[in-house]
Amino acid sequence: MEKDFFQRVYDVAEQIPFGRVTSYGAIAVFLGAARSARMVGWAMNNSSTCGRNIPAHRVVNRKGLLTGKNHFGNTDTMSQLLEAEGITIVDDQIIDFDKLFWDPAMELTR
DNA sequence: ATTGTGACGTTGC
DNA sequence: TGCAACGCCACAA
Repeated sequence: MEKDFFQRVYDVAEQIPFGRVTSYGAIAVFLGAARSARMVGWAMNNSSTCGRNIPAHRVVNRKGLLTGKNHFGNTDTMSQLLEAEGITIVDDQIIDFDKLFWDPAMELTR
C-alpha cells in the first residue's frame, strides 16, 4: 500500500519548500481528487501514523486560515511553526498568503 | 455493503 | 459583500 491516497498527500506535503504554504484543495487537485480536499486534511490527521514528520503546519485551507491548528495539540503550535518559517500570522490567518502560496500542481510541473 | 465523518470547496441567498 | 447550506470523495467502524 505504498501508493495510498494518504501517502500521496504526505509526499506532496514533504515537498513544500521552507517558508511556503499551500492549500488542501491544491494538493487534492494535484492528486487528481479535487473534490477530496477534505481527505487531504484527514490525511494530515493520520500523518502521525505515517511515521514521518509532515509539515502539516504549512498546509492551510483556501482562505489561508489555520483551520487545523486545533489538531496540533496546542492551537499555538501551528502558528508558532509558521512564524518560525518567516510567515506572519494574524488571527490564525496567513499574511500575504497569496505570495506564500505554493502550488504543487504548478511548482512540481514546472 | 452501508453509514458516518472529516484540518474543504463551491454555490446560493 | 457576507454568511449559510450543500456537495464531494475517500477512509474507518
